[in-house]
Amino acid sequence: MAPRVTARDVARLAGVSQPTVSLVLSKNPTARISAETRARILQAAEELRYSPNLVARSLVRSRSYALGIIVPDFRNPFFADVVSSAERVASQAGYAVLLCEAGESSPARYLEALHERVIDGVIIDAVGASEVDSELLDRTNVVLIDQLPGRWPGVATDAESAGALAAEHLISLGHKRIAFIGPAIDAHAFRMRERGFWKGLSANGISLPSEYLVRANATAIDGRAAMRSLLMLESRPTAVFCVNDVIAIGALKACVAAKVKVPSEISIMGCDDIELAQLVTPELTTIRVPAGELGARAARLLIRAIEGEKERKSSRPLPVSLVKRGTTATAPEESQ
Amino acid sequence: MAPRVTARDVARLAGVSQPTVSLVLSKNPTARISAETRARILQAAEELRYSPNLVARSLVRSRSYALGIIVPDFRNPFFADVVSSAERVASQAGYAVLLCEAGESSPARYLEALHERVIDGVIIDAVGASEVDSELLDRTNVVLIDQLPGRWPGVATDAESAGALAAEHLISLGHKRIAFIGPAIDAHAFRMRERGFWKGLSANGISLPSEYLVRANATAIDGRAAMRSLLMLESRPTAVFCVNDVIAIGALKACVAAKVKVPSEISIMGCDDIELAQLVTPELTTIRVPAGELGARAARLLIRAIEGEKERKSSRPLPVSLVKRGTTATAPEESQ
DNA sequence: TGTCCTTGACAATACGAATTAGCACATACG
DNA sequence: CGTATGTGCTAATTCGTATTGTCAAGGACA
Repeated sequence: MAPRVTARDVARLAGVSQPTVSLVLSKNPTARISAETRARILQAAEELRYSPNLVARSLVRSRSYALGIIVPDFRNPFFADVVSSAERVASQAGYAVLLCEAGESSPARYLEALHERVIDGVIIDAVGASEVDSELLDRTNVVLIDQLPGRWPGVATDAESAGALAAEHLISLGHKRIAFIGPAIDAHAFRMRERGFWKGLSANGISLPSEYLVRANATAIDGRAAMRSLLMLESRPTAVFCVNDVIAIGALKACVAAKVKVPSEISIMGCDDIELAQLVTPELTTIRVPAGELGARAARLLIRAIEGEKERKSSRPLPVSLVKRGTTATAPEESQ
Repeated sequence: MAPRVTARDVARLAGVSQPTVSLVLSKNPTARISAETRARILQAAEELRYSPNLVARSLVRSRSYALGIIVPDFRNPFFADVVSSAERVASQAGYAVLLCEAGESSPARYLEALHERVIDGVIIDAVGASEVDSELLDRTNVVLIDQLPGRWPGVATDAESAGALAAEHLISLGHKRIAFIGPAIDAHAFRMRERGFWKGLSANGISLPSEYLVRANATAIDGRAAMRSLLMLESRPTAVFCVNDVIAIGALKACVAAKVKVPSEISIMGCDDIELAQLVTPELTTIRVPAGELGARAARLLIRAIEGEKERKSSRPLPVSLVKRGTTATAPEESQ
């Protein structure tokens, strides 16, 4: 591998000192450099194809121009969307993005690793982010996604409304026997969706008997298993709300396999509106949650905080909306 | 933000010099340090919660313990899988992963940025990686995924066989009028799939008339549009092979919308075997391509190269296999 | 007692850029 | 002619760690 071209090499070629090169190329506005010298340096840099060593710059400035992003599972389309949007914003602003996939374990390990790398900030959309030792969070810029509101700025979706909208939609279709496939893990947004759903039901005098509450991990496989157990109940629900789309699609799959007609025999709703929701048959009725927007906002908020703009508060939760498609319909006639 | 704890702070507390701390904590095996001093330093480090500044270490070692990974689009489940597996391998080996989404444009821009960061190596699974100015590739460790074989080590899938398997499967079911929804972009793996498919057809005396060759971008939306145009032909194909699953799922969607029965009226095949392939109805018949394995191998190969093991050659292509599911069936009786 | 090892630590320096203070030189002014 | 005022650049230093060479102390040995 060819040895790196350094600012000193450029200086030598241009017949100036290294600091002068640095002054010209790092665009320090207070620098007083003659047009002629500047031109000579720029040409030398061009000629040698010089590019600055960001590691050296990071060391002296204590900044890495890099962000971390911690998500539970990158293969979940929702998070892929968050990350993708965040990456776009970050990279346009000149920041690199370090990807961390925490699974369902605590992001603490990754926070430690990111700190060693003198990261400028970190976006955390991972289970249990708000339970992390606050020392870890206080020593860098942090933006939390969909976490319990706390001392740190965050962006969130209106998860409680998401649950409420789902409940209202199913109720408005005349359903009474409504089940919920909820989260197996203790993620804040999931908890809020659950709460909103529960409130929506009880506001309309509908209860959620314990056999109608099933928990599943956020995968299609687990969603399918959960739905199977619901289908085996003596008194089947006529509608099911799943805490996210991936689970809902698994649930839909279970119904298809069991030859239970969706939506005529049973209505299914998800939450997220991942792209896939439109690709299954029938298309999934769901609550749209703007994942991309979430990632982009988090990145913008973080970058503003890094670049010194007075610590901006978390903005209000992003609105969610009902997307009515083909998996919900009016409750079957009477199916005692 | 609290000031960083440095090795010097640890040294002060332990009553030794900074280099001694460095010798102990960076585990240089040639160092001769008394057990007692070592213990004192370790305790001081613990007490101050010291963690080394990797930026400083990178500067002196000219290594960042970080890898880049460049993919076209990580919202595509195939690439999400590649990235996720690569990240797991890298992070277990102590490397951070810088994520780069290049779209369909050249990875050159990202290569430049990664070089400035003194990256240890980069995995490239992006369109046109092998056309990049070789200077850019030569100045760091590179592993290419699914690219034209060349001067750089790479990992690949047996894309030509993938196409051939698809052709054989459809032919074995008695199909004669077989269409292909091919790639709109010039990615090497896609080209090989196309070639294999074409060879498979012609080996069996079947030709691919130009109206049966449609091109689409690698999204479901475009796949749907492509299939719509096929459905409007006077002489419809009885089977369609799509260059990847995402397109195939869009194509399936188009058939469902047009009330064309799959697989009885038309068979559809994809390629990749993304998780989603099992979640659509009917389940997608496809060619399984081990995306996760691809990412993991690339990461391992790269890390070995970085850590000095004699430059290992690219391994042979990963095998692919037919996964028969519900979207293919014997050709309809005779549908002149 | 003096020489030779060995052990254990440290001083000095490098890595590549950024930054601060200050030095020459030129120009302007009284 | 001597003093102020800029201008344009450089010398010196810093960031935090790694690494090389060196040096002092202590023991072994003749």
